[in-house]
Amino acid sequence: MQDDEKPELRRLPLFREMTTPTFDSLMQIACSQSFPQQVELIRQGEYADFLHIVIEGSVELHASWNGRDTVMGVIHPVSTFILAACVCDAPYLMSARTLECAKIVMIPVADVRVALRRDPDFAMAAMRELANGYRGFVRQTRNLKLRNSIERLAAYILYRSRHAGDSDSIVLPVEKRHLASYLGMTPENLSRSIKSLQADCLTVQGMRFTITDRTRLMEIASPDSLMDEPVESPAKSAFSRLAG
Amino acid sequence: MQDDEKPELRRLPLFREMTTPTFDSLMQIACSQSFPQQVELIRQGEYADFLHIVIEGSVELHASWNGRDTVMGVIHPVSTFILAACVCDAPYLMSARTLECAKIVMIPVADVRVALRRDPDFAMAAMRELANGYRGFVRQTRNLKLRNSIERLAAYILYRSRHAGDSDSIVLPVEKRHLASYLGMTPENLSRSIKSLQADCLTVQGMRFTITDRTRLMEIASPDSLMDEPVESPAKSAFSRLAG
DNA sequence: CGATGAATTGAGTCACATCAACTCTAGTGG
DNA sequence: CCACTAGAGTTGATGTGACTCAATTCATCG
Repeated sequence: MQDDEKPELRRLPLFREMTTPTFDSLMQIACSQSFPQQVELIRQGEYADFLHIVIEGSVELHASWNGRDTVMGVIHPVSTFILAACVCDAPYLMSARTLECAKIVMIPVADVRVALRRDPDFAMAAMRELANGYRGFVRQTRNLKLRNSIERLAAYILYRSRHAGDSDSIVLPVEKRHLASYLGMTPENLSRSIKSLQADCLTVQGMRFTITDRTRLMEIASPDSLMDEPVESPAKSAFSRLAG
Repeated sequence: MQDDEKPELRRLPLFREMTTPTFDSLMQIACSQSFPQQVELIRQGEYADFLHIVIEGSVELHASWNGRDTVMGVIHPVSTFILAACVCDAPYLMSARTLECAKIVMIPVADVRVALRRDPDFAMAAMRELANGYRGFVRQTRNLKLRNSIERLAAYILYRSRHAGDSDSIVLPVEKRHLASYLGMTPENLSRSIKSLQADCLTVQGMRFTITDRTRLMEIASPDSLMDEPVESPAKSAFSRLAG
């Protein structure tokens, strides 16, 4: 665990309000590790051993069942994941793999739990983190059940635009087939959906999308504060913020 | 707030571990109220004013957007809901309405927050509650994205069966059109899906379903501990446990 | 440059939605 | 006790969004 990484972690909502002794004790035990791309960090069904924090690179959460697989979300720096499994001492409901090379800080769950019990402010922060994660998945469920695939794509593009400071030009943070899976469609269908938006309100060059008619795009997506993830700090997550 | 309701509340995971003074102070402020059926208890977009606890009857959580509406879950006694909105001090992401006559205990959010700050054990319990709620929605997202509609129905029937102590005979706790919406399909399609299961492994008389070939039903649903809600205490919730 | 995997495109199919008609059931009032 | 009614549930016909499969193009990299 390098000293220069600590201030960054300290700034995380989860660690911001905890006492310095608790933070320091966690940092003493924490270790950071670099992983190459496409490495399975955690496997669904296994028990939580470490709380993970992404420092660099990005990590994809996905779930599989009966030979099918779907992307549940992507974690970008600096964010924690699988907090819920740590708190519940229960098996992971999702797998996680690195998309690019990633530096991950890991804190043993036992120590996290001790810190939670000792430091009420940390417990409060964890509570808020989980509440936000909960709300994130409520949003995702709304999105899946209420919007069709083109509407979801349009909403995603607007989300990325807000993320880039309301710029009309965005660059996809992940491959299209991953985005397709996240949005609950096949790569072929995403391709067709993009094409149909190109006729309307979008120009596309590879991973770069440029919004040419924002009004039209908003007509399609009907952005809604109860469904679309708010953008807290600029340029952080690819899909959505997921706490647990 | 009647005295005979308190022990029941005290037994809830959320209130079980808190100190007696904290519990008593909350109970002093709490008020219970009876509502007729089909009453809108909370509306999505409004800010949390009270933490709600269902004592009797059942409450449906639903979300609407652009004229479409979908059932997100149903709360049965004795459970809390909208904890997440209380914790975050943010607008509700879902609406709630009574399905039948219902008795609801309401605690002002301000008092809940004071109690959270004062009583670390309560904060820990709230954290666990939210973590469980988070995991519930992860499960729901998995279910929606990985299973098709017949598989979801089959899994739901098996879930209800487990809930009834692994009985082969279950009775739907809600109307079919609500179930259809919860499962992410139209009433017509639910009807057809039920029919196709009747050919295989089910007999149906109104709201009563009897499993005639459990092996076949399990083949269809492929029950999975990472997707299907565990049944904690017998006969409690209709769809799934939702914390926030 | 080939080679590999991603992205796109088109054709055919399937799952699911829509619309409309009909049945069934429960509740109401004569 | 029996029409009558209203709403849930079912059924069938039809339409459409989305998936599958196969072929092709495109991008990236050794």
